[in-house]
Amino acid sequence: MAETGRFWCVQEFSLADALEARQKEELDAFMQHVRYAKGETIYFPGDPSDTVYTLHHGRVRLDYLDASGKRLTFAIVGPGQVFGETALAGEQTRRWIAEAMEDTTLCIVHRDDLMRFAEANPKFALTITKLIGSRMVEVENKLENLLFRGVQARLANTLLALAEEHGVDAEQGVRIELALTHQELAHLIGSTRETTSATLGDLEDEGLIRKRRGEIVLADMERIRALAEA
Amino acid sequence: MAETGRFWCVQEFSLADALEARQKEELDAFMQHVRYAKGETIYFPGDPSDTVYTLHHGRVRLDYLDASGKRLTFAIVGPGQVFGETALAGEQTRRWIAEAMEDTTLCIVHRDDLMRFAEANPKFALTITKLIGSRMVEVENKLENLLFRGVQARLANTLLALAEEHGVDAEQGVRIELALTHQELAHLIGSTRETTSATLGDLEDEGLIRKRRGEIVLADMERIRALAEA
DNA sequence: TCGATGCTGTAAGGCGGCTTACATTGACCC
DNA sequence: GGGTCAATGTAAGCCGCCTTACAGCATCGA
Repeated sequence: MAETGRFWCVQEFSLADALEARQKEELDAFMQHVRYAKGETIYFPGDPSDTVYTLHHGRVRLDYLDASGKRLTFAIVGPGQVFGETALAGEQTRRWIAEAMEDTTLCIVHRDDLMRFAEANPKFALTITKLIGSRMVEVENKLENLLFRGVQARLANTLLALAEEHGVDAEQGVRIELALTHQELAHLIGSTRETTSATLGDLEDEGLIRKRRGEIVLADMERIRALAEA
Repeated sequence: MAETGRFWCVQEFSLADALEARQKEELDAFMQHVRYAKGETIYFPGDPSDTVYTLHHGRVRLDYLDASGKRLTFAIVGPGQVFGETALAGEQTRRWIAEAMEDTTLCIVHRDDLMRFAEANPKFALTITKLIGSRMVEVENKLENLLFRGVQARLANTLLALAEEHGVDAEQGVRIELALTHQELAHLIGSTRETTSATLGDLEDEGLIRKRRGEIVLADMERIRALAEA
């Protein structure tokens, strides 16, 4: 359980930083380790929002879903990140689906246990607020992109974001180290598989990217950034 | 200053409930009253996010804005409601514009003052978290509507929401007590004035609504609700 | 009362992206 | 190595909504 600190690390800040060592141990007692196989659903829209998760191994996709099966992926959660935290902000039932993209292990904490800590520890409560805030920024970005930009710009935007988080320097460009199908990419930009494939093809023709199965290399960051603005 | 309690009332809960009487008085000392004339801007996107507002009189519109002038109104704030609270969730600069729809008076509190209270008062901190959460729900609703529904459904949805908040029983239906131009409605549903006018016309032809300048009466709630689902 | 101005109605035309429909290609497994 | 299945390439057609363009209408101030 020595890795707890890592579990709670979320981008630029850590939930655990706000806790005293004794409290961290106490919290560990409440945490429950669980495994999910690739493709399994961790929660559905409509499920009660009473748990918070920290990802250990694997990757989890958070999607808005509608009745007809259309979906928008608004976050891909990696090891060390938290999800389900909206349960702490008054959410009664889940609004989106959480799905394991790979075999995954994670820790579950019950909302009430965390709330008890938060009530005793204002700094912790404020950290939760910031966590919710950072999730809100993600949703806001999706909203603005959908509203103000076309498929090309959204795709360029998403590629840049993926490069930011999963990019490694490659020969002449940045390679995205995260195998995504065009379908998954389409869900990320709120479009269809066909349109996404075609648009990727256009970008390749223009020399902005190079691609193979399960691999995309951003060759011309400048022009991709320019596209993302338009 | 006897109305402070009312200032802090936000829908189903109140920020002030989490404070002791003495703290409320102390907070009042930090609050600054300001007036804005109709049409004035309270903050722009890019402004530093270091203040929180409580509305006294009037009405304030919160809009996402893009370079070309397109906009999406995602909330209309009325008396007693709070806005700008994302400053408490780690937001550095404003993401949207806040504009007075009418002559408006409001109270300004500096983020740091509120944060000091929150650090001393976990219950207050958690109330802030819930406030952010309820704002997030609004943004999520807009996102889902834009993504999954067409203009008709979004319009129906918005009319229902307006009726919920500003509706009064009228002869054969619910009248929306909030004069909105078609342009303003268009911004609420993320569409254009022309399309919105036309769609309203369609709804009237179908007998779902009746309308006049600055007035809309929902005549057939059942069928409007059905439309909102599609 | 009469303009001026902003709001509303309406319609034609165009375009972006979704739908539908296949062909092709690669990956994996026997 | 061949068969199977998922992933990808590609194109035609269509549909919803935006754009553009006016014409009628209310409201308010002079």
